[in-house]
Amino acid sequence: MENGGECKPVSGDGTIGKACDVLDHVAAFQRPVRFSELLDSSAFPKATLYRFLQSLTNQGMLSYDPDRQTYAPGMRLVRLAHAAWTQSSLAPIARPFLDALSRETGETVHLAQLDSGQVLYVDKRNAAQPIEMYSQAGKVGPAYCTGVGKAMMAFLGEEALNRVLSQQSYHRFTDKTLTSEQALRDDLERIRNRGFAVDDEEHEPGIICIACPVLTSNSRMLGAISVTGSTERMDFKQLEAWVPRLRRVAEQIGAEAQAWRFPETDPNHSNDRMQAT
Amino acid sequence: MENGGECKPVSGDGTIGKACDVLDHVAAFQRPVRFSELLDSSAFPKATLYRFLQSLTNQGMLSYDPDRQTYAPGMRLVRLAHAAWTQSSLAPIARPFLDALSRETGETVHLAQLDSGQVLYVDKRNAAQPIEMYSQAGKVGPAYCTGVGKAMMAFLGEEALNRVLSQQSYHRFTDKTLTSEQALRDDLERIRNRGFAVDDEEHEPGIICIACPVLTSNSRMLGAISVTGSTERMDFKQLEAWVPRLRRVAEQIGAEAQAWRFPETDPNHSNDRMQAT
DNA sequence: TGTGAGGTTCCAAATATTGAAACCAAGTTT
DNA sequence: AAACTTGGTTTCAATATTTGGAACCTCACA
Repeated sequence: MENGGECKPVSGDGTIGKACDVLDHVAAFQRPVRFSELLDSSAFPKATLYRFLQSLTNQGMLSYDPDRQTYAPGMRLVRLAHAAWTQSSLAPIARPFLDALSRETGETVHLAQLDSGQVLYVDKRNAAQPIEMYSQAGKVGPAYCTGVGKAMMAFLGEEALNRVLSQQSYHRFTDKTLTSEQALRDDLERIRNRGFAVDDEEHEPGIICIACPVLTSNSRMLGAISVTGSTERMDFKQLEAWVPRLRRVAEQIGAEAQAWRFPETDPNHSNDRMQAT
Repeated sequence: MENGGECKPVSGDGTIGKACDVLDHVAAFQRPVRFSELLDSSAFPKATLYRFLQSLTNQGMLSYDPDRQTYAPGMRLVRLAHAAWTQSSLAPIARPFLDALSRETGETVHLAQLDSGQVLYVDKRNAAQPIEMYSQAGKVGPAYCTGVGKAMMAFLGEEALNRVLSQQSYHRFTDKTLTSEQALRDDLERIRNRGFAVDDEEHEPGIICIACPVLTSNSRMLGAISVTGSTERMDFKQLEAWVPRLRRVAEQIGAEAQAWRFPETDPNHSNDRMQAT
């Protein structure tokens, strides 16, 4: 893990895009940062960056520590994220299924979604200890070398896939990591055929995993779930025994999500009232 | 719980402030919303709102469901919130203390911070069941009628307090709710003297709680912790027996936070490298 | 085919953003 | 103590963006 700095020149979307860039930029340092540190790794000129930080701080999107003169992501984000997690993540729907899967397998279970080319873990069950909060949910990881990442990419539409592929870094984590777009594309093809992905120590040595995509009935990719094991305690044969179960759970979650998100299978029946009014 | 709409005319901070307003506005509906629903409750004209939604969606701050044509808070917020929670909340520091407190008391324990006049719960221990994830952290509540809220307000500086007081709604939740600024100010005075706050069924009938502020040594208010009980199982006498313990934990958290946030008690000793570089 | 509601796009006027440079405050060096 | 740094904040005119009324789609429905 190197420096958190580095500015993403990509933005667009005018002021809003730039503001989001700044937000990411601050978050990328995994600690409170000084203005000058941000400036060094930013594309924005001094005054501009300064004003962005001001505005974002005013808005509570960043928090400023006057004693240390540092900026960090602000608490307003936590509040907003709560809404995001509740409303537009699969977590609330998937929760009972993850519980069951975790109980049955006794292994670590992940639920992930795709966010700007990265895997975003939205929920997790850890074999031994109870849930760790945000320390897990909200965490991001690479897509090209994780089970959930590949499972999701494999079921992306053409243009979305290209976009995501272009966002991968292909850093070699282990000697099994796929480090070229072509190698990855080949694997995605296999995954598409088999219906599930494997991570054979591609991200961390000793860590293997199987993953299935969560799809709607019209094949829109919503996320993925995975069961992870360590090579010390098990081999792929044992892990793959869970594939049918995993797949079924993924389908159930997909169906639930579908039902929840599109209650109007029947074109009559207005469903504009859910809990409001 | 009424309609989630209602536009906050307050914003400032130019485009960034407006964008944040839109974000809040979407989050306020506690469900995915249609464009027109937002428009109805928004101060922005059609075209303007439309472009904000577009940009925010592009940026992943909102997510758009093309099938239902609805907007909801986006996953990028979850990623950013993870950073916020890790870096600028008290939760990572307070965790072991909350664990201990929860174990000892056997009651529900909260850790909260203040966010734009509201109580934001950043962590929680529930007596019986294990931690519920975002469903708790990130949740907000009123400040004027909760233990943690009052404990925090009581130790705010003059101007900050005025700002926060002006943001309270003074809705009467129970017949014990303090519903005027003056009544609240009086209570805050008492709290300041005693060093802890009580919530005597002011928010929910049957729910009582004690709360202590978390302060730095130079009296900057960082947050508050509380122990909650129900009148069915205990009375105030029993609950208040925990005050000394609660206060000590609050002090410990404050001290830890202090140490963590201001490692340079000694003016020499540059600590600019923590993990970066 | 007509009508209306919900969304999307145009375009000139109004406004906010921009960033070089000046400025200020502290701390360092000579 | 004066002259330099370094880090942060403010100014101000040029410029790019945002703005929002209105026109325009598109699709469901009468």
